[in-house]
Amino acid sequence: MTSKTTFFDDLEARGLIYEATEGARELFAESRSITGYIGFDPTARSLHVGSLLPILALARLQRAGHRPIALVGGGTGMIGDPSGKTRERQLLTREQVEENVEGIRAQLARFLDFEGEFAARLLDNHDWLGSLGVIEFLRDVGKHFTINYMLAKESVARRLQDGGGLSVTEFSYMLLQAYDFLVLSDRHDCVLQLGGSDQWGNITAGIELIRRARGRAAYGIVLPLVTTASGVKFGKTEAGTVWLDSELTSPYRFYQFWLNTDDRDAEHYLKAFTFLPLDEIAGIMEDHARNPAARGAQRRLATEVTRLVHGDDGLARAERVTAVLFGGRPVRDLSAAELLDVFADVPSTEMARARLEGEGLSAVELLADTGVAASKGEARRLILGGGVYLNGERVTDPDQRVRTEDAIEGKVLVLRKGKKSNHVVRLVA
RNA sequence: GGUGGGGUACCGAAGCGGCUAAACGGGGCAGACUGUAAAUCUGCUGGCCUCCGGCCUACGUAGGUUCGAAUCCUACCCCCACCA
Repeated sequence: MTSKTTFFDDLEARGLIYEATEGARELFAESRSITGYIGFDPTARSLHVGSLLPILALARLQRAGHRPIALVGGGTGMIGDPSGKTRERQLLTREQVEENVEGIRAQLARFLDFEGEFAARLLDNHDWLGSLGVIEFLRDVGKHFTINYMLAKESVARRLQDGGGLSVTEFSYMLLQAYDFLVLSDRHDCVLQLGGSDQWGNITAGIELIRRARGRAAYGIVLPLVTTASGVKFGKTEAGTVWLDSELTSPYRFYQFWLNTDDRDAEHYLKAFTFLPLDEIAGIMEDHARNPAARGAQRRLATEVTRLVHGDDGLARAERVTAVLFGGRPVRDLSAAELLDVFADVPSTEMARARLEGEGLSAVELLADTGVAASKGEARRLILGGGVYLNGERVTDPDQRVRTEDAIEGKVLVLRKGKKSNHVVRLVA
């Protein structure tokens, strides 16, 4: 027991420890610095908010005076982790994986410090898995595991029970991940693996391998699954997955995602997704309880996380757009230039001005054309349901004509669907 | 390779010759109420049109039987279980 708050204590106080292997807590009680890693699957070009928890865990590790390793699964990505998946996965091509690895690598780099005493490392397991021979693998890794052990893993057992089928390829995944841990242990003196709760089986397999093959101890900590009070899957909005890449999810939408957090989740998210000290969070929550309508907790959450992921510039942009869209100022009071600047982060389309000349387009055609509605039928239904606004005013007639005169300064139309979904149409020659 | 079960809309799941663009549940979208929240209630949820009406595509794929098929027949593809 030390008086200093350790990495482990901090995680625990924030509700971020779902399960930990024996000895994990004590590992941090000593004052020495350790090395820990987390693996990231290159299933997409970008990481999404779901990965934020592990990323921040690595950053916390570093801030607590330890050395983090972010491992990108360029090798394991070729196989596909069955954990938490109900059916066999589609294999990615080598090119896809490489492309994804590059994207993820760049993102991870933003959260970690690669300089100094506790410099972070960014590795790709393809470096060792790519050249690993089957014979070598079976002798060095396979020998240490029994089928019984592997079948007992929850991820495997569940798949078999649900009748989802499990190929040898996916079945073997845990061995590869175990091998990763062994390699990192050998080469970088890595003693800890962190991960999502679905990684428990893979992590313990690694610890097992290190113990059997090297006689060394290693530890694992898994983070809880992020849940939402309303039961919706975390990280999804009507617009789909919330990515960390600003090309895929604009800072504005990213900010909005956090701003729309359920009251019941706010405190938990502040603890999990920001570095704010716990006593400060307690203060924020007190204010929030006094005046929930101000949504102070959500604002702070959105501010902190957006800054973390998109920097001060991204945050400033997000706040500017938010102020305009939800600040109560009529859209038509803005100049076209202001609108275009402010709406840079809002989805937009270009349209030839000529199409709005003369008779123009009907509201329905405009909505379908710009993609605000998936079809004319949907556009019609939306309008009849009262969910469509043109330049801030509700459209009531599906056949209402929209002409150049309706555009602000003859250049810009602002379409809104529902309360939160905005779309800008730029008129071009 | 054998035997049995199965492939229906975003997902789950009914239907098993016409009344089916397809019950029901979930999800999603919109509206009301609000705090850009939750809960609740309401509407919508294949496409197109000249939209209180009409047309076109759809129930694994391709053919066939029938006035008429998601529903019957044939072949093929895929999935699952058990056996070999």
